[in-house]
Amino acid sequence: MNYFVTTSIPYVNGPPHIGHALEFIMADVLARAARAEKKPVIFSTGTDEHGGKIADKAAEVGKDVKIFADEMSQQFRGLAKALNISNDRFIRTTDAGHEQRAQIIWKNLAKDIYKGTYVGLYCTGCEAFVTEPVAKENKGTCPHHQKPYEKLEEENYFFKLSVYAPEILKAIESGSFEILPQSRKHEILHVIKSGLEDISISRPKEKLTWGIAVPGDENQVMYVWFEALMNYLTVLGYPEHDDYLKFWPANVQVVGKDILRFHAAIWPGMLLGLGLPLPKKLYVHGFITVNNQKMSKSLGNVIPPQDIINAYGVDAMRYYFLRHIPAYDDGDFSWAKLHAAYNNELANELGNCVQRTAAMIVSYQKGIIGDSPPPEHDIAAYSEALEHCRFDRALDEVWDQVRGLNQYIDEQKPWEINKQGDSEHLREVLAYQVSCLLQIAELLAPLLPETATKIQYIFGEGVVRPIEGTLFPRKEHTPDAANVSEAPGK
RNA sequence: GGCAGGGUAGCUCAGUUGGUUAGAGCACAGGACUCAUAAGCCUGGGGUCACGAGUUCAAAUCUCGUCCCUGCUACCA
Repeated sequence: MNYFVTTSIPYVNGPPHIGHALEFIMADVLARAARAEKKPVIFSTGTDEHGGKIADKAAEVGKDVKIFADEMSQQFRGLAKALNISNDRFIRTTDAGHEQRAQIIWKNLAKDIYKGTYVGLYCTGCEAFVTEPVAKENKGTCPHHQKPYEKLEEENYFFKLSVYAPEILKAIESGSFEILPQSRKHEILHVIKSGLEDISISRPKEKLTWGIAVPGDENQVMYVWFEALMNYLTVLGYPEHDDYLKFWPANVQVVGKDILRFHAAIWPGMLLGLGLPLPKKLYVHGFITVNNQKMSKSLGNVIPPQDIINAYGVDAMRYYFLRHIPAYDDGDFSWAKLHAAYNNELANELGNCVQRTAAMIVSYQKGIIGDSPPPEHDIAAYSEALEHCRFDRALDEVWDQVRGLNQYIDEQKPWEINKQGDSEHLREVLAYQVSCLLQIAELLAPLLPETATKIQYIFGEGVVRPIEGTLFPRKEHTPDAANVSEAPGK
């Protein structure tokens, strides 16, 4: 019954971009949908703040690390707020509670932790070692960071991930640990079948001070990834808090495709080491391109989420990201596409439908809405879509209803019924329109909460209550931001 | 190289176990209407379903081959 949903926690090495926004929005839909079913929900997000890269970044801008992390974290908190994200928790890996509990987790994993020497090629950008073949293929330079790999030999603690490979495999294959979409499931199964090696989970303190101390060893700090994953437990108050006892395992964990391995191999291994059940579902979303180009600073096409919200509003942004970014695939954003979706679908189809219905009731019936039996639309496809995190399909289903309602209005022609003076029939038709809109609002609530609330406000009390302006006023031109963002960057 | 998934209307895609003239949205063209945010509704044009062969009464759908695209993974015995 209890429902626990998480996003991955963004690494605070740069400001939020639309990829972060996508993940926040998707997880938010799941949380809101669960609350709508009257389930007790904990929805957590937060920020991942340790590691050498953050320390370097802070040094670069001449700030104290903690202050830098504070500021960055604040930006993500701000993004969640701006997107109308309903998270119950916002955990930071620099929270005292997380740090303490992470050490408890480490101790509880002690039987699977041993000390060893790691020799390998390391990229400070990725904060990861790479295998020899990969390094060779990249000609000794990390393609992501344009930095040469450094040969490192160091004492590390290791986690016996290899021991758990068979059990992880079984959980994924059987579906007790479900991975969506299926293509990602196949992908990770392939990785696991080809063998999981034990992983290095600490770094010598002399090289890295910005991290959580390894219990009982002054000279080592936890590797940032290993520790960051623990947030899903520490946020609930593992090991003793009531929330932890009631809400673990997570119902859904939402992550991006780049961190599949961490969440579908390493994380399950850690949980098995702790003797805990695995999450029920891992939903893996794709990436967003801008005008079919990869987002990058050098191309100058990075779009701050706030720009979109400022230009079109929160729900328009949520709408585009949920419906026009495929839930099981990569997607593309452009101001032109957003503009078209906004005008055609939000303003013309939905907004205008609300408007014409309200206007007729006001002018024909002094705003009084009659009674109507609820519409008998089959919402199974909608529910199933949400169950499978197919947010795009879910909105398709809602829009079928919006279109259907517009057709109904044109077939019934309430304006003619009004002229004929059949007030009883008119009342029935208009009341039915309202029940349809209220159902649409209900379905929309997890996806576009603000819009749903407005529709419910207008029609929910038996009398049409006007709102200021219209739901989605048409926009004639794309905003200035469009020109800026679509200009070739330098 | 291996594994996986794709290549369907100008664009984005849907097409269940092979079965009637291959669908939707956007874009485009035309029409009837007027309650509404010059919105909505109706109609229409447009596809050798990547290519070649095969199985079948029948293939977008199954088999084999070829060419492209994407993702993961790998040259260690």
